[in-house]
Amino acid sequence: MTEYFDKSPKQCVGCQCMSQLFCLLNEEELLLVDANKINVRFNAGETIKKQGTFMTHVLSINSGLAKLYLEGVEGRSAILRIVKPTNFIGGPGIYSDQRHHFSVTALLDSSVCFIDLQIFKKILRGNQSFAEEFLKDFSEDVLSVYNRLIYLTQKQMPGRMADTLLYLHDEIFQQPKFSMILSRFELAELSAMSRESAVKVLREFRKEGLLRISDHEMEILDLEALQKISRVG
Amino acid sequence: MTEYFDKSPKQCVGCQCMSQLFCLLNEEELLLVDANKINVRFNAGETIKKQGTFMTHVLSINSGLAKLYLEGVEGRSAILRIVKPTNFIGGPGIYSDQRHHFSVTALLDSSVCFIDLQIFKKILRGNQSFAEEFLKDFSEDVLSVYNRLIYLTQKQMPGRMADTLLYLHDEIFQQPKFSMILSRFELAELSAMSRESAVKVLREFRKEGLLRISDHEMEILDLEALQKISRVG
DNA sequence: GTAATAAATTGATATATGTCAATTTATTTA
DNA sequence: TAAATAAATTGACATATATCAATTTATTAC
Repeated sequence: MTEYFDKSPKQCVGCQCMSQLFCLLNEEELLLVDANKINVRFNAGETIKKQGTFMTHVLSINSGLAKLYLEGVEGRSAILRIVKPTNFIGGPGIYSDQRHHFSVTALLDSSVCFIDLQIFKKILRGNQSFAEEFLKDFSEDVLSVYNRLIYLTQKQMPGRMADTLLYLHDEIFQQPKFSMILSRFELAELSAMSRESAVKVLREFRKEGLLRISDHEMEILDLEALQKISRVG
Repeated sequence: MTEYFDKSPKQCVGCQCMSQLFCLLNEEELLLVDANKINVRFNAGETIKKQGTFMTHVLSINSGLAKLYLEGVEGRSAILRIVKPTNFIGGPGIYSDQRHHFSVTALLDSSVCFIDLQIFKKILRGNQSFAEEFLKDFSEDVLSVYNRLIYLTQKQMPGRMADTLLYLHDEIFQQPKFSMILSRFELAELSAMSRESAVKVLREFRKEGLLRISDHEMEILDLEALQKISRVG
């Protein structure tokens, strides 16, 4: 039972798990967050937030891993990004209609802090550097969506899958060998293609020696070749 | 000569052409904007702002029409939206790296105000409701990109073209008959397909009586059928 | 550990879409 | 107005990609 709560910090002051963003708060503000947040642990596969519902809180991922995705037509989804500790998750709903415009589902057991939206906005109003850092964070998310829109609409399958793998390498795992948390289907949802096509592209990559896949581990063997495939499209 | 400057207001106070956003400024702030803005007229086809360059100003479209687009791989572009009077154009560069992350090109002769970025940010810091309206505006742009990402990656050509036409109808011209400012190539760039495919899809729409195209005018004859095609994908 | 279920893989096939080359139509330039 | 250029259109064809059905492999439940 102790182990269970190990990574679920009970107070914000001195917390090592919170998003960088919150480092810009002073102790008073942090105590206010503390008094208006709840920490929840999710099992892998559970829905952390659901597109379309009312946004009452913003999120901070303390531990674990999750996928953030848009639910589209006919039950299909597009994964926008993988969220990891200690990412902050706000979204365009905060200042538009106060709804969630994407869903987030845990890929691993995860600990997440839910911070009251009104309190968050109140602090934002009172703390300039916090507000600017929030905007910077939001803007970078937008840039990654721009990038995604381009590569998903202008490249063909090998280029899209290469970009997906490079994204995982560069931004999520930051090493060539990573435990394969994502299913083939989820790799397909990151790359805007069918599950079967994802399998076939990966098979090609493996055949050409760019990749090693065993059990639940994937290893990028030839990063430069992947980068070239990404460039060529 | 008088005619030339008709739609290029020289002062911000009392200006009817500026973005809604600026209505939240008081006279003092408006005078500050006034002293730090320049107004420029562009001919159709001219580049108003270029992706990759430094962002020194934010924009407000006084008159005319323009396309806002991402420059992608191999010279290809994806049009994100059409901008019309009196749209504000900021973008994710303001609070990230102060660069332009999309290009804007005039479709019609246009009058545009360039407002100094540092002054804009300064006013933003001092005026809460202005800041929140800016965030709302930005957030709605982000939502439209989410929407675009979904429809461009999950629908096939007829659905994508239908969405493009419905977008023009609902949000830009707001009437079934509109002068066709966009070339077939630009309709293709809005719908993530080749020029030839755009032509073929439009031909089908015309053959089925959904559309009338003559000279430089396009008329949507069957809005409901287009909406159905949009839904079916 | 076995059965049941879910995920991954495969090849065959159908379909969507892009590319190419030729032609027509529209627009600009001289 | 004619010539030159650009844009739109077309059909034939190649290619990319999805879908389907069958099979294998992995995972979960009992």
